[in-house]
Amino acid sequence: MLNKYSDTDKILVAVDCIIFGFDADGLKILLIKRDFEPEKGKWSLIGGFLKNDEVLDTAAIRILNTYTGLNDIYMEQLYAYSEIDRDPVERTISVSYYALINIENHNAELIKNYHAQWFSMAEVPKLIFDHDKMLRNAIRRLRYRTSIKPIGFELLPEKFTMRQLLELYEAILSKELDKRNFISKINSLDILIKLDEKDMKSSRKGSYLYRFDKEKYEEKLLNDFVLNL
Amino acid sequence: MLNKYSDTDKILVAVDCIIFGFDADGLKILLIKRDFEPEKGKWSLIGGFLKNDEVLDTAAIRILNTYTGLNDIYMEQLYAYSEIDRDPVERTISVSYYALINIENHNAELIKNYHAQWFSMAEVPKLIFDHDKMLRNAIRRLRYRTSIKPIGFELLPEKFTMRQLLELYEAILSKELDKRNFISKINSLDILIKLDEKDMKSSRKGSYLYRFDKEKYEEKLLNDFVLNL
DNA sequence: GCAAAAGTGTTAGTTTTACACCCATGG
DNA sequence: CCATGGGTGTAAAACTAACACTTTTGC
Repeated sequence: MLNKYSDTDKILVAVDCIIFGFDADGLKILLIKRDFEPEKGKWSLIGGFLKNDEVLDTAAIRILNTYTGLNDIYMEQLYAYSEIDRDPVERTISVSYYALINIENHNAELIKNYHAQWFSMAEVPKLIFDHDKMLRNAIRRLRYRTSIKPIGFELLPEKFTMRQLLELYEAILSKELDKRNFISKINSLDILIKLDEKDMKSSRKGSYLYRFDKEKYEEKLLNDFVLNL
Repeated sequence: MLNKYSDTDKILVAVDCIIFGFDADGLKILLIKRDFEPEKGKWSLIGGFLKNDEVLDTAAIRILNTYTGLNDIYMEQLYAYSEIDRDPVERTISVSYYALINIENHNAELIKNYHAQWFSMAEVPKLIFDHDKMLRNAIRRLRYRTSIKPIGFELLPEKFTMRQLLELYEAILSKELDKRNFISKINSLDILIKLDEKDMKSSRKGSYLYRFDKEKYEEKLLNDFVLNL
């Protein structure tokens, strides 16, 4: 082993996850009620500390898994926050990640054990530390990502209707989209498979279910494309 | 002061800067010859360690200033790299920043003292650690940023010709652009002021110099816009 | 007078947007 | 039979991409 760097400060490194989910009520995020001081009882993003023998991506996955039981989730690193007093206990820098999950798939019990709860975007409470800022930036990134990768699908169940997909995009972008234009754009991407099955819950007529074509989807992920909604 | 977090690992945090410059020979980056082990004598991004009482942005500015004498530079945080063995001396995570500077403005002596050197993009040597990856990602981000903010101007002298601007964009995007289409797009942004002055160095006829209109430029920075080149 | 870079518009093709009616079904 | 959401196409407008000739002036 080579000589260590001397005269350099070591710092606590945290990871905070902005976990987006989607269901019939729209876009949500998963928050946790902090059960230790300071700020005990306040709402917080789901986070933890980076271990010395751990890569950031792995830490983010570990933390997400601890609170939701989920693996194999779309996650992306966002930004490192480093204000001196952002955590009043001790100088800590925090790297934010966001994850997209299908609410129906998560382990509801795990979430309950940890006093975690889904909040609609409109009802998000004030968060501890600089977590509000982290969330705002995550939404911005999610909007941007949505326009260049069809990641929105990560938030939907395997089979979904066009209406669900439309509403997901409307929720992410928080603007109304034209139904016909949306459908023809999505179809032009050629990443959906229309099933022979209908969802009869939403209307008397029933609406076709789709799933996405993983192979074609992967291709699109490679070749930067732009989905202009 | 509240109780410290116990049982958590503290880690060295570094900042590495990808410093882009532009001159008549095209787009360049500033590298430094490492004068300590390991990898002594190899080329490296300009970097340093984050201090305990310092914010990442400030550290990036400090490091840039140390090696170039420059202040007041466009910088943007990019990504946190955290592979366990990325630095063989000691476990270190590094947050990358990129900066855009006008080569003519920098303090050439400072750069020489530190054995720093500008490299054309085509001639960048192999870099230490994971700095190659950092550079690749920075170029990608620069391309993207260029398309949504007119940051390219940061790389030019205060007064510049349309040709210089065109060549800058060509260098960043590494593709040829149509002169007429480019000029009309830039003009449609309405952020340039055409001066009464001509640059006579480039041709017998001389070409008009422009500077950009700071106020209108700031507006554009606020309202997300897209420059499709 | 000629070489070298500057400057300037038009057209065809493509993409985006706006917009409204009929369909199928369960109750 | 009717209320509800599902499904479908077209036309105008905006934008993008391709393309070539004239101007100026120092040598």
